[in-house]
Amino acid sequence: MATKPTSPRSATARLASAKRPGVREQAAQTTRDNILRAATKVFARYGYEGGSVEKISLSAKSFDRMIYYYFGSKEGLFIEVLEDMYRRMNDAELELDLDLEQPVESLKEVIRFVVTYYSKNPEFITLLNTENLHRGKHISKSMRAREYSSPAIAIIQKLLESGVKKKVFRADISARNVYLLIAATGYFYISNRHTLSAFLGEDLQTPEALADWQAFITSTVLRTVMLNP
Amino acid sequence: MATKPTSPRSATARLASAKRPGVREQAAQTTRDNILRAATKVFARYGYEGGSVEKISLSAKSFDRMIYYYFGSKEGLFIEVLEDMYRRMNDAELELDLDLEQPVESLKEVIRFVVTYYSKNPEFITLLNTENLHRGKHISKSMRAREYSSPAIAIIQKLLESGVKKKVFRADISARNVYLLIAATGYFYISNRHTLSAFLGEDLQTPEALADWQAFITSTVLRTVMLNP
Amino acid sequence: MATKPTSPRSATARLASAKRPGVREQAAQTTRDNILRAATKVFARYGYEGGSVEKISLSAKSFDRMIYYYFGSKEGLFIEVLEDMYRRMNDAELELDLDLEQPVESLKEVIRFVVTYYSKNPEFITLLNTENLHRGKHISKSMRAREYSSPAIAIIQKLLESGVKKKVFRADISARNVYLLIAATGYFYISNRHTLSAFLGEDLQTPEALADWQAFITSTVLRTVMLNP
Amino acid sequence: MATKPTSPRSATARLASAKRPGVREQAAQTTRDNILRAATKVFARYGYEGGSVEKISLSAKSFDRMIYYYFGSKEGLFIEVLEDMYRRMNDAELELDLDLEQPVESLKEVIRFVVTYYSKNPEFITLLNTENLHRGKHISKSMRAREYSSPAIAIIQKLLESGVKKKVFRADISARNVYLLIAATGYFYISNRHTLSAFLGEDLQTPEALADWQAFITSTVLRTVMLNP
DNA sequence: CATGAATGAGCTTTCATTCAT
DNA sequence: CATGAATGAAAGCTCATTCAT
Repeated sequence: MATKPTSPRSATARLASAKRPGVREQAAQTTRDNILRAATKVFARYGYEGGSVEKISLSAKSFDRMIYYYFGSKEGLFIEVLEDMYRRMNDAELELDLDLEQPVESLKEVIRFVVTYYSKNPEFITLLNTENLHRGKHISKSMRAREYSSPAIAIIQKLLESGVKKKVFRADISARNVYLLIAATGYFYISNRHTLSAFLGEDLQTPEALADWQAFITSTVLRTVMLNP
Repeated sequence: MATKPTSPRSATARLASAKRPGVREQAAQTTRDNILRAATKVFARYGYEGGSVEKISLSAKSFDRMIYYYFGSKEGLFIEVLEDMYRRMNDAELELDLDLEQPVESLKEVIRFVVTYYSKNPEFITLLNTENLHRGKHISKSMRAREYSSPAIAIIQKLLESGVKKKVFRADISARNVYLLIAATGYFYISNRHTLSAFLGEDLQTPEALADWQAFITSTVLRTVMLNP
Repeated sequence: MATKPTSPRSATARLASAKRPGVREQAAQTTRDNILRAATKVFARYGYEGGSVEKISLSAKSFDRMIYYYFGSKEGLFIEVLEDMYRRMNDAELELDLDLEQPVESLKEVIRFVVTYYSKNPEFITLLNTENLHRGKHISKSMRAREYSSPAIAIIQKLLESGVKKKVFRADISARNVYLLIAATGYFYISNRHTLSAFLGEDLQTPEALADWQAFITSTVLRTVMLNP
Repeated sequence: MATKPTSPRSATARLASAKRPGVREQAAQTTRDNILRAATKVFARYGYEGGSVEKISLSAKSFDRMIYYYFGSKEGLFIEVLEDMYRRMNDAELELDLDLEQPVESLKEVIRFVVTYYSKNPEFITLLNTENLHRGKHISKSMRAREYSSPAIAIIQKLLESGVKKKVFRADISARNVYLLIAATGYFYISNRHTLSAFLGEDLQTPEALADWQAFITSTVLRTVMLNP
């Protein structure tokens, strides 16, 4: 009770209420959303320790106090950032419209999607790295994290099965490994772009470089799963 | 700064110097090394911002002041940590004894080395992630970073050439891409082990899981480079 | 402030009012009383600074805002807590049914009452200590504080006079001093129970210890006032 | 190690070192002492919560940071304030030069000492009240607290024994209770002077009022312990 | 060569209170 | 009548760094 809105107020809970939101509630929603968006940017840019509460509240054009009002603590905010990040990735994956009858083309589409998503959402990657630096301790405190288990593996599983039936894919391939292969290659390329660039002496983020890399991993994945690549 | 002693001298350089160190110098050397080792652990564990000067000096059983004495600043210390980390990786790669006459076996050996090295030196990965979070700004200030450009690509290049000559490898494969493929798969698996474990609901660090993953990427790499895999 | 409702009306005053309260008013009354009760507990437990508005509103299962609605400010609430505390002490004293014809027994009864009241209402003591820490600045702002000047001294005065008339008490004894003597011994024992316990290495709050102390001060007071103790 | 001087540096430890203190060390000692003195005043005046770190460091003409440097935390500082307060009380008690052959006069002297000490050191009282508000939780964390168990009870015990032998004191009197009686009356009078003044409508701190009170409790104590008062 | 002392900016968080329905 | 949202000051504490031997 008291000042705090039953601690971290869940967006879901509020949406569930039938009552049409008034001006005040909508303004509050905006404040909350602004903070969440700002926090995503700031944490992605500076990490957890480097992402100060002040940086976030300033960027959200709000006040430090509001972060505690809506999210309870810096950690609570970070957890919601992670949840939101997972949820957006999930939503994007669900929008993939794949034709099971065309497993090869669909697999290529998945690869294209992953490479594009990582390249356009590098904050996804830095947030994940930050969370891994903290040994997953924040996400393990999240109750919603499980809900957002990626549908990607299931999708790939279906594609593989379809390909096997059509005698274009090999039968003994693990969908999880194919998923990890695609994720790893897409992830690493973006995650380490700064040290790799210094290291290789070339810019990895030009459209050509990206296209080249995507082509390479497409060929690699296909050679791994196809009977006659 | 003015009176900095052995400041810009790497451990290698120092060992190479013919002059036998006196007791005084050795004690100083020990303090310096202790700090460097402690800093590596602390930065790897907590990141750059999270790795406070006090945590480091405590872990090194020394004093804050000594860090400034030997490394000038926290940033200077972090740069030396990165350099040291690259140097150690380099040294390890140089110890790989590969038979160019056996390109397939040698390539497997390279994969085995990478997976093992990452798995046994996860601090290598968190330090690199930290540096990438900072967009490579520290390593770009290092003068020695270039010296330690990994010999891995050159090695793979030779293996690929040998394999092509022996008609076991395809001709149009980029050594850089093969290197990135190996690095990416090895790196991602370790780097994201905490979020992946939460995500997949399984422990990725058991010997069996690691062996399985190594087998998978070995097969993937070989299918990518071999003529008749 | 402007719209403050039942603001400066004590519980007693309200109960005395003939008009039956409606449901609305009763609900409001409940909220107000809940806050007052919660505030008494919280201020007694944590002091004035330590007793935050949030702690109180949470404990009252109400909202911060309600404290300002009913009491104007934290200080206003604290003043009402003090007034309420004095009033309750007064009410309890007035319930003492003493026989002036039996001055010795009655004096013993007064002592018993004081020791029991302090021991059962330690919050009375911590609130008084808190107010004394603030040099009485809150109670001096209260308009009702004077109304509640303890009847105890007057009672003791009557007992002493009766005892003198009956030739059992000495004639030159100050009722004020006897009151202070009783209050001091009862108060100190409870007020300092934590530091005394640490100090003396024994629990002062066991029934035996309390009874022993009460016996001692009874004997002390009687020896002070009686002609032939 | 690191910056902190092996956490809260004990004054004793430093004094134990044979080495004559240099200018630096002496300056440090001064800083530490200034903080301790300032903290005693501030905590006594504003309580624990009300006594902010900034108030203390300002009053000590030092910096917030120094409090953490020397005392580890606000709580650590408060504990040392309590210890110091007990120690000073102890030292003062030890300076009492009592003649066991004159038990009545000596007991009067003890009462005079207590009343005077409390009246001249009201901070002793507010600090104790503050600590009792916190249920003795700080003093129970102190390792030195036990060392300072007041010699007062032992002194009174000896006086009582001497008086019994000389047939002026009653035999069945508990030294502890006499001590508590003297402490309670002296303490209460000072501790509650603000609320009592408002209550009784007179100033309790005039020399006359104090002398009157001291005379009263002297008579009370003597009537309690003497055979023929 | 080493190190205790000092420094001020910055950190996350809590405070009492007011705004706007 | 009631309350969620907003506010800025201040709290305790940690930060990287410099001073002064």
